[in-house]
Amino acid sequence: MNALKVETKEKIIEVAHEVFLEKGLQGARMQEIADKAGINKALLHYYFRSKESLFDAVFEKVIEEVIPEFSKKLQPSSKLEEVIRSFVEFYNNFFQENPQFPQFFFHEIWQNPDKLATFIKGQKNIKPDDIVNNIKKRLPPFYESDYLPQHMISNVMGMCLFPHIARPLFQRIFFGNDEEKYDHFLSERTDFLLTMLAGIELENKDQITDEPEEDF
Amino acid sequence: MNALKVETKEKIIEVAHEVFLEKGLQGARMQEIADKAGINKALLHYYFRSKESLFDAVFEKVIEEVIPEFSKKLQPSSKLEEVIRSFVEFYNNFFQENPQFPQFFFHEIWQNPDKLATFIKGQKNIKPDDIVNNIKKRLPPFYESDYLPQHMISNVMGMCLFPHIARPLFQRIFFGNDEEKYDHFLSERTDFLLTMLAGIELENKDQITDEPEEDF
DNA sequence: GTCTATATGCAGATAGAC
DNA sequence: GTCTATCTGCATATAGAC
Repeated sequence: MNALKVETKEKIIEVAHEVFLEKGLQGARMQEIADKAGINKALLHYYFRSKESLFDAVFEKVIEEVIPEFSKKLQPSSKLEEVIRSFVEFYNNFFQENPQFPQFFFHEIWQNPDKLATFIKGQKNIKPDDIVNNIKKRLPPFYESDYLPQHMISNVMGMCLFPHIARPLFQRIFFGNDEEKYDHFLSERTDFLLTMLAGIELENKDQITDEPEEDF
Repeated sequence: MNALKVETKEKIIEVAHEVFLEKGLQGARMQEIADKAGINKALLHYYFRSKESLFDAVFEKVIEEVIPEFSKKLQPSSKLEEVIRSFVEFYNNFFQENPQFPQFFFHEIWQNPDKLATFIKGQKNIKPDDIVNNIKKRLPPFYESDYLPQHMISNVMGMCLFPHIARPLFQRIFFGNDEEKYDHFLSERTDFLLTMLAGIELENKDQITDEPEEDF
């Protein structure tokens, strides 16, 4: 039956996603994936010739889920505050629901950057130049104009990313390894970031209207 | 000769460090380590019973190099600007000299958080409570007091970390995969961050009547 | 499509000579 | 301490029956 085939294949991808995210390409075992999918290794190889082809299927799906957010939310019409809000909300939320994602993703793209490149090229609606130009136009004055707009993306992404990817360390050092406290810390962080970033923007907006900068 | 023994062992740790950082515990091969050290696998096992014991030796050394900076620079006497400057300069510089470090470190601490805990306990001069309290007293007003001071550490660390750990992705999307341009981006980032952070602090200092420089 | 059984290769680890 | 040669186990992958 066709229905059954599809179900099995999707079940495989689902559990493979889980196992690969936890262990990585090298650390994952086909046996474990087969077990969790309720099948055996032979059937696994029936659907996916090799471990790597299975990994690619998972990785491509993951990329499609996350990378497009980079550009989708950076339309020319958006205000800077909206872009930031949108970024922070999406990524903080995503990382909270996929705690293993950051360490998996960054480890794997370092292991095989060229594979990443292939997948990115498949994403037609990413326009890096547009993104950079849009940001450039909307930068608050304290991002001095001779610095690259990419710094700002790094700031926002980095502040979202850090407490998630550093959780095993950070939770132990600063939260007595208390899961619950850390979850609360992560939950309040979206609010904190939006409040803080809005605050900074306000400070600077007032400055512009009152006293013009000598730079321009 | 004792000198020879030490040399071999240190050579092993040196190249193991290199290989583990690039490939991770699971991805690394004892054969490659032996080759790069100019010895064979048997001798490798003579010095280190198992792959994991070799890994531990490397990992412990790495931890000793990086984690103490978390606390060493947060002495009660330091001003907030100095703490931030010190953090940004150290970590940005360290990541630039050890590009593979972030993806290695965060991947491995997720693979084995308990091992991390053991190593951290070996670091006697880490006093998380002191660190948090010291920061709390020095927070500028836009870090509203009902938010945890840990947010601020996450901000500074995250902004330092991101462009390094995300390099394979970021360089491709926003720098046309140009190594040289990206190196320049990273080089100017320390300056950028210090300028930006100082700018924010200044804005807010105007609103403060006097510095939170109580006790000690 | 799904299974049992098996092949193949390789990586970690050991034995033992020098 | 250092080597050559070898063992052992395991993980990926295939053969072939149902």
